[in-house]
Amino acid sequence: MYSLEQLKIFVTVCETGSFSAAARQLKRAQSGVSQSIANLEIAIDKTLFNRDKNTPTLTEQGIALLPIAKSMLHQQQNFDQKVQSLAQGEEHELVIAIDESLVNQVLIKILSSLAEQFPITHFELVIASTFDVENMVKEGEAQIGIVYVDGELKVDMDFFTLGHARFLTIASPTHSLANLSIVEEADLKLHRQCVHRSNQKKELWFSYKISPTAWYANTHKALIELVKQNVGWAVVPELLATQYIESGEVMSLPVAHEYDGWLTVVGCLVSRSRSSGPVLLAVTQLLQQYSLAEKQWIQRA
Amino acid sequence: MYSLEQLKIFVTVCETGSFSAAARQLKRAQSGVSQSIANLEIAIDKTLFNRDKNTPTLTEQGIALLPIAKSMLHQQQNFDQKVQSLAQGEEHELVIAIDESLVNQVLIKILSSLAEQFPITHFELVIASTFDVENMVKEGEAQIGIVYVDGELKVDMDFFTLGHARFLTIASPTHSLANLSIVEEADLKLHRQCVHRSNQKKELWFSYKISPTAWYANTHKALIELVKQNVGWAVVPELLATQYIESGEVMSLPVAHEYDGWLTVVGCLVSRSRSSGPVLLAVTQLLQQYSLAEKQWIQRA
DNA sequence: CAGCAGCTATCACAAATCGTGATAGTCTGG
DNA sequence: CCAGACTATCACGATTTGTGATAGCTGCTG
Repeated sequence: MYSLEQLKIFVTVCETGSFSAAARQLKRAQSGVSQSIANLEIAIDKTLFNRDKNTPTLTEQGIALLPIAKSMLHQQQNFDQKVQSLAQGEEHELVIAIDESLVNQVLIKILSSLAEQFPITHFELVIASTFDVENMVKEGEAQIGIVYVDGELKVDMDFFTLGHARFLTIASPTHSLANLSIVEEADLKLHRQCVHRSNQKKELWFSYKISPTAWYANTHKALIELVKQNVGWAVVPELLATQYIESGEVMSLPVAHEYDGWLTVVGCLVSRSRSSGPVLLAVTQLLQQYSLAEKQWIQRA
Repeated sequence: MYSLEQLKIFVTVCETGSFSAAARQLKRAQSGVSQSIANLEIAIDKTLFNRDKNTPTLTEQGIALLPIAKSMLHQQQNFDQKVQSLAQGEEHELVIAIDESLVNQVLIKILSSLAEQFPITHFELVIASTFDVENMVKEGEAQIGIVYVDGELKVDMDFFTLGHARFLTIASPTHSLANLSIVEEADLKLHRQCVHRSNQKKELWFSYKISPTAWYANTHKALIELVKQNVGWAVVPELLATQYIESGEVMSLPVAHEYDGWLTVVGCLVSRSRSSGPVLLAVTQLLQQYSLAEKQWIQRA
């Protein structure tokens, strides 16, 4: 089992260019640095450096592992910073993360009203895919997330429903699928699929890859553009696709058993791992005044 | 200094509900689990669990640190997986990461031509902010990145210029800044700024926060929407803002010494930590045939 | 209420790991 | 060729880790 210290030494050697320089920078004995690298290599059963010259050079394996080692150390810094901030006080920021296909003018207008109500608070809007949003809320990077919901019980988060969104299967009008009066799943599988995939490589539970060939994108907007270029077919939100369907740039396919598309729940996640205060309360109350009804955010009665 | 093993034990206790259950799951002595948690608490000088009852309950501090501990272990899994995949073979995928404000129909049309040329290859388009894109290329998560470039030497990446993009300072027509014939920096500082900030909390080198109050977003599109709602002023790409300026929804401010906005380089980063093959070569050659000229992607002569 | 099962904490001890300083061998540039 | 800088190995002491035994506490059940 390797340690964070070993990773730190590994990265420092790469940054300084030699074991000795790393030792000097870290104020350690050079022999300890040499041993730590050797121990790390033993632990992972991989050679990280060529030592045939006077200064070590990264192996291909070392090159491949360095970014992840750096990433782990970066996360460690996050941990340490969090430890420090726990010893101090509040935070003056509120992070709202929203699925990229749920953001439109109306929603931002709704949220903008918070500016007058809380003039000192720094808000951050993070636009990302549903899985990334959920992960951000789970990890405490965002206090609020607006996402598509898959029915699984949410852990460490509060949840309330905001409405429903419809997803349609679309293709270019010049695509051969566009000539079918009924589109079976077998028809779809004959053609390349444009799949939504989050930064964590997760696919939505109702639009995952079923074709053997695929292109991926992490925004539904990009998917629509790929469909317009006739790269393939895709499942996308009606909220985004409507204008392109009306202009004839794409068309909604009559998929067997899904003539009206796929309806999915839109909800709001509220972090429990971030301290809650009056601002968070106000935001959740504001959101609960609105509902997403297929194509539009509307105010509840 | 805490270890990854201590973090793993911490997370396992939280998941199993007690020190004993964690010990059973991890096939360790309970006393070792107790010691490891105590040692972790000593290392970070924070109490993670209340032990006043029969089973431990997370403290507020424990709750705050758990997500980051999980994240670190997740990264460790990534490291371990990478170690394993180094022992195995190739990959059949190519990831292109693009700054969100540089994506438009034309660029996607350009890239879509790759579908016919490489029908078997899985492409992934990742839309993110410049810093995130750069980080992805640096960490080997993407082979190609299209970003704004700040003039710093790129480490572990190849680079070539694609063109230039202009950034404008905009505000709502009803904003008080819109009445000034010349806008000084001091004027801007009197009002809330809408700042672009990446997922890594990085701000662009020419549009960082100068006002004491700010709202943040990780897409320029969202910034424009905030400006339209008169939340504040923002520095955004002309490529995105032009249509809203022409329709009168926002206006470009005549900032002193920056009448024509800020011109910045757009470039293509190519990862060196991912193996290169014919597909990567074809993509880079395709991109080198095009140039971004302020408002539009055009084909070079 | 008493007994029992399950919980955490502490102790003693052995094993494992870590870090230092000394030393030897190799490489590189002047 | 020589001096300086490099890495590797060794011996050793210090520190950490893990086990098993033990003691004390909590919560449930009859």
